[in-house]
Amino acid sequence: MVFSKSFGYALRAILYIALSKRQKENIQLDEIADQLALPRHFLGKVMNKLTSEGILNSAKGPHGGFSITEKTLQTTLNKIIEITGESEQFDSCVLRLRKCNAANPCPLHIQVESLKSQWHQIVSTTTVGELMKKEYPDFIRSIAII
Amino acid sequence: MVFSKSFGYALRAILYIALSKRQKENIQLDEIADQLALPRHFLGKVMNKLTSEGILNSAKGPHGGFSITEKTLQTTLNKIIEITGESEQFDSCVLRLRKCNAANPCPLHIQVESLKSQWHQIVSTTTVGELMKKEYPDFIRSIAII
DNA sequence: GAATTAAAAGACATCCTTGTCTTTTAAGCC
DNA sequence: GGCTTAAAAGACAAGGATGTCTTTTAATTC
Repeated sequence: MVFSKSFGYALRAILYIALSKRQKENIQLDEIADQLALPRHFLGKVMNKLTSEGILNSAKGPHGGFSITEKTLQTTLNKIIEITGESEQFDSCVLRLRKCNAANPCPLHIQVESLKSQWHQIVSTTTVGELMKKEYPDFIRSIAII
Repeated sequence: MVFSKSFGYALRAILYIALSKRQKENIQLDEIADQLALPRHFLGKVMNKLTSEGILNSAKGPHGGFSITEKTLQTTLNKIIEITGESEQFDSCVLRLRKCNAANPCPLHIQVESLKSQWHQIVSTTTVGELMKKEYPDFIRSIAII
């Protein structure tokens, strides 16, 4: 029950940019990597995927950087999971048995059934915008401190 | 929310041996790997760990193989998780932020709080013995069919 | 004790995630 | 137009989980 590093980087970077919007439009990769203590180049690739999916905008040149789009706040966790490349099959068995289902349950099927649907519910309904509904100073600290 | 392959192999192998106890005492690696369609040598290493932890017995030579111990049925999923080497920090943050806690929550802390405790409850209380309380023919199929 | 059998152990090989470095592209600034 | 800046892109490296193969060890059987 832990997200991939790529997912964590993506979500935290998105939140950082969204929160910084008040001060300035474009946030540069260096600042994000620096403030969130993330590997710069690796983060760059994650950011590329996010921009190509329209979750973020990017601008080159002086005063360039990344900014939020009209889609950013409506983005669900599930969308970010897809983009950061975890196939994360929700229909899949915890034991990775492809033939596992309610009619042909694996030994753990019943035990985790409810949990999986709750998980699915959370990631498919929670949006970036919702996550931001907090008091600000603490919030930005919460994504910056490892 | 998917276990590692090692964990799945371990659990299925343990169940296979426990279920086969009726016919014979020792079950050989080849039979397990064959019946459950698992990579033989890789499974061997997983089995080594299980025997060295006392979850299973092993016997060399003709008619050797693996058998259950007095501990087998009382083994919890959590124990198998530990043995198969997932650090799987339950106290850890889904975003991998070490400083995340109730007083200093990450953006997803509240959303996943209940889920994590349910998960912890399941893996720390569910035992191999409990998983076996099913009708037999279907059960053995459920761990054998990928 | 010799042959056989099966687990144990160790050396590699593969794949995917994660991470670093360098080059390229394009935008703004003078 | 030339310089600077910053993202984009690509090659490459490190690491862990997974998988294969071969050799070693030890027990049973005769």
